[in-house]
Amino acid sequence: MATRAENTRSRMFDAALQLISEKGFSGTTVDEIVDRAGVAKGTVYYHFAGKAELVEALIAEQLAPLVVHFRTAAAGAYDPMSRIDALIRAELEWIRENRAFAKMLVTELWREDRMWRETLVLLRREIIGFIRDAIDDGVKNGAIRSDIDPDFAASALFGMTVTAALDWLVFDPDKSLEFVAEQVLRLASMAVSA
Amino acid sequence: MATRAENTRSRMFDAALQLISEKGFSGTTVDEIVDRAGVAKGTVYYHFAGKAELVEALIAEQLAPLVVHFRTAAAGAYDPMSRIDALIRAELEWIRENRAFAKMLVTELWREDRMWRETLVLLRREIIGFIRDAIDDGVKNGAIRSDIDPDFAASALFGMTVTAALDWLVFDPDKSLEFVAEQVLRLASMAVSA
Amino acid sequence: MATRAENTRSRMFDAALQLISEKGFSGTTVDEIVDRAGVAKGTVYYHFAGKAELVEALIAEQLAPLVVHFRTAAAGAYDPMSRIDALIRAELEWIRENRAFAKMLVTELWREDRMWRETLVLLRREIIGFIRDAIDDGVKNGAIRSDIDPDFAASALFGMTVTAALDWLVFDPDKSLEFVAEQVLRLASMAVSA
Amino acid sequence: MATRAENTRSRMFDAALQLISEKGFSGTTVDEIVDRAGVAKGTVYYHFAGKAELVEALIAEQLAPLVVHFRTAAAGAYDPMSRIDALIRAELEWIRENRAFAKMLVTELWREDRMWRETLVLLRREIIGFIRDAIDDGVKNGAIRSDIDPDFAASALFGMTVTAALDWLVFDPDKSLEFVAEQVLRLASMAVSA
DNA sequence: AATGAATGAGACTTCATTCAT
DNA sequence: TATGAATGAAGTCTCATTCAT
Repeated sequence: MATRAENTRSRMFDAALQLISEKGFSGTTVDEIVDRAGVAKGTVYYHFAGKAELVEALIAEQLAPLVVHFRTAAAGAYDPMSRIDALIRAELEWIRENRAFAKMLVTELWREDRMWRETLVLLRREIIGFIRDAIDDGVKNGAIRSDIDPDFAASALFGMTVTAALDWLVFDPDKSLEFVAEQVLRLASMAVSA
Repeated sequence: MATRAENTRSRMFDAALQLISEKGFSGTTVDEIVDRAGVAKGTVYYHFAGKAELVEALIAEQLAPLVVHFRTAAAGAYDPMSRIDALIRAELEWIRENRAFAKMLVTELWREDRMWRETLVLLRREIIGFIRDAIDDGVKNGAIRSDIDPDFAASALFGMTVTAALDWLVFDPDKSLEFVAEQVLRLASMAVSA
Repeated sequence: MATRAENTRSRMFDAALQLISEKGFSGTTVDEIVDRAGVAKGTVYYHFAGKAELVEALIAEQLAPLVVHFRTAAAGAYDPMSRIDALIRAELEWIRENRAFAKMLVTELWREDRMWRETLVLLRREIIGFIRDAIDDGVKNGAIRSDIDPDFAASALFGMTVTAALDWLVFDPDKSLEFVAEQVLRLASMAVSA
Repeated sequence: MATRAENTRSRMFDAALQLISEKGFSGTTVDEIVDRAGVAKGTVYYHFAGKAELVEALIAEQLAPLVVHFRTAAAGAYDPMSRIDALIRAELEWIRENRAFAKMLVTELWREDRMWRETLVLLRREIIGFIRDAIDDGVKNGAIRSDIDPDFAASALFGMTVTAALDWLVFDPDKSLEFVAEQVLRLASMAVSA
């Protein structure tokens, strides 16, 4: 049951996420957020200590399900290659469903002066960790070539997928997920397979 | 001969680039720029219409040599696979030498409300075009598999290289360019070769 | 009931009017306005889009009663000559009571680059229209000579009254309204009577 | 023979006069003046101590001929009524030929914080003095009614003429000087004649 | 005699935050 | 639980003036 307060919070989250993905954190004003959310200005400060804390809470709330999403994907496939396949597919799906959030992560990840920077870096490490584990396993059982650095390769595959997905959504949104997934997976599997 | 005005301009460019790569465009104030450049506040407005136009000019001036850099790399190798190799190496080198500018490009490319957005998108398209041409040639002479979309693959390889390079510079700056280049090229060439 | 916001608005209006009548629009700073109004700087921008819009609203709000004032004066006298008399008297009274506003109107009316210029021109036309109508009626019933252009004469009488009134208030404020009115009316009535 | 320096000065005078008549003294920038005059910014400060002094010199240079113009008109007619006639005609002619300057005088005359205010007030007094002297003479010889205050009447006639002339030039520039002069003179002479 | 790059005080405006209701 | 008027520090930008050439 969504209480009145929960509804208000989520309206502010939606508005902030949308705006920040378009104009960045500094480029988005509290006035714009409350306008779009349809609440009064004071309401932000009733619920949060400030603008930064609103975004912090927003990130925290969206991140928990993201990690679960990846964990589930990784758990669903035992074979290393199909696990990589599943993880990349999970990444693409999540980006498609959380386009604004994904854009925000990309533009805010490199900023060194944000209070949530640590959180984002840890998140990235955790997700890349899933891929690296799969690569490790693949190297062990001979499915994956051993002349690549697993950590490096995991981060590169993750980055390739993120940029391909954003390119897709921003510049070529008519392509299907199937096409994009197929292309990315083809490149990724060939890149690492023994 | 560097005139006084040209010298002043370039001092402001350097300061702005450095600061914006650290704190973003909105997060950087004109006061900070002029402090670091060692000029008076009015000087920015004597040379440019405003803060945004300063950055616009900065981007326009830095971009010309970048395209030349890629064109040269592409022209130096006839064989498709070595051309891809040369282009990725050129990308890595350029990012290493222009780290601040590269960070700025990544964080500003996805921003929809910037006057220089168009310029950046065109630049990206031009650079990816070099890679795509090489892939096209490779497909024709059989060196590259024909079941990938050349445009998509070019964009994915470019993105993989950018994120790998930034990861390297931000999280692991002690690695050598040689190691990084070798790893990226290994992944890239396997990803596309027939 | 005067709400808090209305009270704040009118404090800013009073301060702006006083200052602008002394130093002109460009010569008056927002800092001076808020100082005299006893509000914070941001308050101007909470209520208005900017300094110019504050003045625009001020003019719009003060102008409505002015037109009513003239309309009432015109309606109070049926005979054309006494209607002209009443209108000129109304003009003098209003200028005496709204000296600051009158000075502002005179110095801003001829300015071609103000957003409220149109408004002022329309106002002037409306007020002169009252006088012209009285002259028209006087010409018809023979009380006023027919060899003058009614529109021209109305504008001339209006202008004569304004300058005489400002001369009075600025250079000779000790004279009584009665003396000034008597002198102006004597000149005006002789100027037009048959 | 106009020296180079004199030519430069007059170019700056023309530009300043034009701009100030449109936008006022504070509303006109030195940049705009030098742009329109086609000289470099420093040139203003080579010739004058500052922006205000430029205008001061401009006023001083234009005012000498103006007083001569009125003196000549007054001297050309011995009869009081025709002297008033000649003075008003002189006023209209001068305004027509020096429209920008006239507008500037009107908008700057009431400003209490200008260094040239004193000069303008004295000028106004001098010109009105010519008219008042004529009225005095007319009262003495019985041509002009004695129940009006000569000073007041002179100032009122002067003001009527200025506003009628500006109305003419700004709102109805197609009318001929002849028509305007005829109308104004008709009103003025009737207003004061015995 | 003239130039134009550079200055810096001060203008207008923005915006995260506070607080009485 | 929510509001919105008010705040003021900090931002962007303007502009008269200076000065080396």
